[in-house]
Amino acid sequence: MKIATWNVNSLKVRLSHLLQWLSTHPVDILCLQETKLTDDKFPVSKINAAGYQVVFSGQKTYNGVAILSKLPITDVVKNNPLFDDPQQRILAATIGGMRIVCAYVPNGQSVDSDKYAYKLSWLAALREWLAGEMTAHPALALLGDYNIAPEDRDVHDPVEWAGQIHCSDRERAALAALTDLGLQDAFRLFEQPEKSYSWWDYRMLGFRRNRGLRIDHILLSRALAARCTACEIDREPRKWEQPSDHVPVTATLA
DNA sequence: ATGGCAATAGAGTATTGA
Repeated sequence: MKIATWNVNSLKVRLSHLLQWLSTHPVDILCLQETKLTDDKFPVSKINAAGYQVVFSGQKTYNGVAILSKLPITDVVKNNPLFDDPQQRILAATIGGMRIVCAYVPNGQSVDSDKYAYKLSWLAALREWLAGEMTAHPALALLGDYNIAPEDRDVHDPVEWAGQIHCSDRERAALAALTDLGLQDAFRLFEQPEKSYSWWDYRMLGFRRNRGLRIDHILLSRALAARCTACEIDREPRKWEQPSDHVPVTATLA
């Protein structure tokens, strides 16, 4: 069983990349973020034709999440019931006996921004809701674009990024509050190459110079972490023509 | 210090992303 997450930065633009990637990486479950599509424009038939069922929650221009699955999808919840939010950033579903939560955490823009306060309150509400979800569903995975680099080793230049958005203490504390629930970063369960990132700026040859951040994560409850045998970042799609600035992260479960 | 690149909306350029 393979579960994955990918911020596609517009599914309209990236549908061909998605289908190409799935043809060579036929994961069982894939969480998407930043689909940037209203639900009436979601490419259901093309995804079905690729062998996947799909649920989605989108809006115009911004945000939007989806879950693709080879197995039946049940008990779908859109958004955090504890947090009134017009932005479509959360989708939860039960698949194969697991609770799968797809999340697109707010960017935050900068630490002195209103969007930063929104990010922190959004994350606090996520934790509160997840605590209950984990009680109801011991086998839970939280996959998505967290817009937080957990540690300095997840940042290409920790000095340049110190205290900045994605790396600030309060963001890292909010992420630690999630792991305190018993969720574990699947990527760090294993030996990994140094300078492993999941996002690179489009500007200034960011990818070629490997000026990246690891901000896309798969967090697993104890029950799932015990089953996890691998977790990897696939940099390849970042080399394709007109790529997303993020790449997929995949965890393998026994 | 600023913009650098990309996507979107919408017809200039502004907003957001990270």
